[in-house]
Amino acid sequence: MIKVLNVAEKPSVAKSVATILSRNQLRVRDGRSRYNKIFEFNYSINGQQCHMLVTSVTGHLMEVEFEDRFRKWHSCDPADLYTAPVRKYVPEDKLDIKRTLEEEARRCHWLVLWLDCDREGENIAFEVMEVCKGVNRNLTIRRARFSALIERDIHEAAQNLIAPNQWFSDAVDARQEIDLRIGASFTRFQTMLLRDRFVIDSAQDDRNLVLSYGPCQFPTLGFVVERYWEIQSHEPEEFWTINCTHRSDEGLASFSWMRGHLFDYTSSVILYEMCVEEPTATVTKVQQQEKLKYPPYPLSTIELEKRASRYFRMSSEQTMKVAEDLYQAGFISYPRTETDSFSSRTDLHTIVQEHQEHPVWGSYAQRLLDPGAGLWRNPSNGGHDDKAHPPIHPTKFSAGESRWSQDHHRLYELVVRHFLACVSQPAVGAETVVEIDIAGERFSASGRVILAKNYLDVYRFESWGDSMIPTHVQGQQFIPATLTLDSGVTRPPPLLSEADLLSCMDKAGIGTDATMHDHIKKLLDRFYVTKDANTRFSPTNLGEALVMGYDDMGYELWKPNLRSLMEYDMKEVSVGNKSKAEVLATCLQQMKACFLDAKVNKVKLLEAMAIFFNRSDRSNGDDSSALGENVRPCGLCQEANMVLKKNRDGNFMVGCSGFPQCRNAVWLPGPVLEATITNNICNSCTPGCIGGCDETLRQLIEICGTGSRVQARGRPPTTTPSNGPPTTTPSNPQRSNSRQAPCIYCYQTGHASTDCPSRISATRHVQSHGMNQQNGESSIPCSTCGTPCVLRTANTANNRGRKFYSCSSQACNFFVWEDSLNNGSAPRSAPRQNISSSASNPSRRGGRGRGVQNAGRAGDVTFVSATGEPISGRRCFVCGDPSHFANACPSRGS
DNA sequence: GCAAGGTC
Repeated sequence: MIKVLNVAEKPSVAKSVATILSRNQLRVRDGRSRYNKIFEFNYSINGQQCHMLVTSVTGHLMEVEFEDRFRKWHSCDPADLYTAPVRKYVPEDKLDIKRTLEEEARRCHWLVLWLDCDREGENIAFEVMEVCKGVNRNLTIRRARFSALIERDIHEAAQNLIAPNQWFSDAVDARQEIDLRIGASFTRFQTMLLRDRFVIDSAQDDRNLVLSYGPCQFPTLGFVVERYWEIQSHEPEEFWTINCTHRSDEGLASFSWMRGHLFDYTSSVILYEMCVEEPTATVTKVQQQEKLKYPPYPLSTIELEKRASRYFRMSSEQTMKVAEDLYQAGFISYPRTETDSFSSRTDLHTIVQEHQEHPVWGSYAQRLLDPGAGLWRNPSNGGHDDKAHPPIHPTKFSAGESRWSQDHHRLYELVVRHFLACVSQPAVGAETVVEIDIAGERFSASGRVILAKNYLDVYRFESWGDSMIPTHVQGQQFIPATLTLDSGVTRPPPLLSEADLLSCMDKAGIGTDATMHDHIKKLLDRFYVTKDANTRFSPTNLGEALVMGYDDMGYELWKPNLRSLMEYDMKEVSVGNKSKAEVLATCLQQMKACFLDAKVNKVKLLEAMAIFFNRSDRSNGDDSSALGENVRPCGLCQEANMVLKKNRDGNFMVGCSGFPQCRNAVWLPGPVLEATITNNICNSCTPGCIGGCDETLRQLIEICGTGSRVQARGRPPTTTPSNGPPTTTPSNPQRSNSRQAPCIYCYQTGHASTDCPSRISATRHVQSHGMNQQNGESSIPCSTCGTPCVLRTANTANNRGRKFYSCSSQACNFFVWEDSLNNGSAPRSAPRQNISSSASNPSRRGGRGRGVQNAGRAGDVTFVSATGEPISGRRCFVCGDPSHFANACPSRGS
């Protein structure tokens, strides 16, 4: 009888394969590794009787590493790591598996490889082959190709064995080698360059800090930094929108402007005024239609991580840890899968049946199985299939185990509810959209009534709002209860959440479903990013400085393109279009050139780090001689010295070495080519004067202003010193005078918001357009701002001669028709309710404005209504001064 | 001390 050694990628697969092939008639014995059992049984392959031994590895059996003489960090120039010999070897913790394979292979005739059918699996197959052939050269080697652990697939695979695919394996070899060489060279380079030169305060012991670089971790960091920069450089922009409401017996309907919003105030006011003049609304369209909200696709790893993060704020790392636990205990299926569609052969009903007894969702499971309820629906297909694992689904019923943590309970519940949702009908709603026309401007309001919740009954994590809208009929006319011109300001997008970050990585092909959470954790472990309570990521100074340094070199080493290109090449290798050697040669040659260039431009990294960190006295750097010279004691914190530095743009600054606790700094104008410290002390001022008595420099500062710190990327200092204003030095007179709150309209200082020239002209335009001011008396106080109102007469077409009160403040557009105040019975063409504008009245906007989501100019922008006050917490992104916005930053003049 | 990819 032929003895066949079968090897699977993991113990669970070995067990499944053995169980299926033996029809559960098998013997089990231990191997040398406690996890990797050996199953024995007889089986016929193509009519040939075989004695089968089925065992497993645990993923890769081998690792790739540099030869010993290159392993010590100081053993060679990191550039040598692009050519240093590497070897594949079985690490210590896999030696017992290797011995099992060797012992069994010696006694076998055939080796059949049951590794996962992807590139990594193929590579592991070649590792197994190498070990087995090492002890038995006469082995006949075959590959089993299967896509699911079900009877038909496994038997088919066993009867149709094929040859291993060298190209697939080669692609992984190339990836491994490239990752190692790039990762090790850049990690050693940047760690040895930066760690000892700076006091990196994030690390408790920065002597042991490793500043790692990796082709997956850096693009992941890049996503975080890029979003952060986007937020920092966002300049709030005011916009205007017209809203109106209609009150009827059934309630209030809120209509929003179908133009969305305009950024031009004058245009908005003109359109608004047209509406005010002819406020009769005509219903132009009433549309009712059924809307469906579909259940999610079957659960893949990334979706599991994203949803656990969104619903429970669990980190992706914790999610995978708990999922692995549940999987090991048999409660859920294999948790590392890209597949989001169920095979038609999966018995979905049986899985639902198991949950009928559950105290919480059991009744829902019963309804699902009741054909009369009509709740069942075959799950939709998400379009991904890794050909190895089904979507994550419950495999064993549990009403909760006593040893489970809260996270175990939550995750199991998510998996079960998600599964039940997948086999349920979509929620059904009836949506009503009403459109109206006021003076040619169109507005719409919508409402929704949920007719059947269906899957939402079990998937408590999702909701679908119910909102009633009073009945309207086409052609109906009404006078709005309110018609307002509201304003808001654009807001930057939020920081990336963990779910966002996973989506970015998924989209760019960074990492795999099984490793993405590792890359995120690595960024946290390396102190490159922090995560707040809302699972949103910010770069640390360290993370930002590293990205900034490479960005300044002009390299996109922190962007996902590099990985994408590598992936493309790997694909070419795996289909035989390119050879492993060819891809390795070109890729490593390019990366080495890039590395050597980075070494030449290391000053960019040093400069970026110098923005955020103090120099360390451990430094023996060769590039610091021109930097860090003491000028004088810092007059602000009186603790540290002011030192002469050069920033990353090549500009000089004299900054407090107590940074970031103290941010005292003088920025010398860009045209200054050289700055040195001399022993000369001028006669006209006290020691410590910087440039104030140097007439040439004084004029330069007048002409050019002072440079900003990181103006291009818009990174503000993160804190302002507690013991004084950010920076008030003789060289920056504009900044020292800018403590007055800026105008909320133009963000300039020098005038109050109520006196903003831009508003005055806009208001005047409105007045001249439609209304004549009378020399009326101030008879009532403005209900908005309290300023006395003036009685005026309208001379517009529809309201000529009609009187209204309007606020005498030019910054407040409140007005009210006189006749509407008297008895509430308005003339025929007049509105029944007050119609007032709040456009230029800051104090009213808070109560009027509507939050508008995702309607901004640039991508993922959120708008909210303005409060009328300068937005608290917002500060100039250029210099960090809260007294003005970026548009008015004195430094921008240069 | 370094990467990323498998896995218990």
